[in-house]
Amino acid sequence: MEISDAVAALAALAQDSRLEAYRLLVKAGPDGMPAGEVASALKLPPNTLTFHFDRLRNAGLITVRREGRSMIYAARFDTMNALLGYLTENCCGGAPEKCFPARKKSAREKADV
Amino acid sequence: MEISDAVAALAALAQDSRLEAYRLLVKAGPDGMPAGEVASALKLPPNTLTFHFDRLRNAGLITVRREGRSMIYAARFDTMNALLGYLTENCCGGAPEKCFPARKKSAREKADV
DNA sequence: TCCATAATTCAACGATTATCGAAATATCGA
DNA sequence: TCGATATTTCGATAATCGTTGAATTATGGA
Repeated sequence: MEISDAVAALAALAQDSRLEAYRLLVKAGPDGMPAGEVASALKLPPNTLTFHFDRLRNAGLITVRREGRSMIYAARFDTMNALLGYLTENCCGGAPEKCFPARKKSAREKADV
Repeated sequence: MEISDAVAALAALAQDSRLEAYRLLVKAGPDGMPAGEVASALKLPPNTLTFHFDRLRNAGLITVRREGRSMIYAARFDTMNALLGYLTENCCGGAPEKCFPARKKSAREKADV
């Protein structure tokens, strides 16, 4: 993943409604869920949601397919993977130990920081 | 890490100059490096860089200290850690296997996608 | 064919962002 | 104290962003 792709993905996720929408799609799994369901779950007007989906899609984070009258959106796990890979590699500058061991302590994070 | 903190961190990293500045600080390690060095490395005017550093700092991703005439900026690894934790937890919806095993194949990622 | 449903496109808007020049502040050394 | 260096603050500007109402497109069923 190039820096420009990383910036695009980060920007796509860097907004409340979009991050929530993305999380919903992740929960929904590979089969995804219809736009309307996301809209009602997040209480967003459909056109606003379309705008956000467009951004996620341009960043390669989700896909769409039509199914009858519904548009089914689904998370692209490979892209999130690549983003995580980019961040860990570039966050740790050749020393992944700096970032990763700490990842295991998620339960007691607050206590340590 | 709360969703609002995640959005703040993502937004702070979602910009070319800032992501590059952050990567430089990561490379520099815990001792950090002076603003001027970052400015000349990225060819950014000092006031522009201050603007970007402010955003990274507000998101908790970097720290500053004065050392003589210089301001030394340093990456906060704990925050990047928390962000990675948030993304992996919320990207995988209770099934981290979906995201993590793939992380090991970084060399042949392009071939698979 | 006509209607209802699902979603997108379009145009407009206020808010935020990134950038820059100019001026101000802080520190050091002479 | 004065001048040079390092950085920040301030004000302005163009560009992008998030949101909305209204109109449009696509599909399925009666």
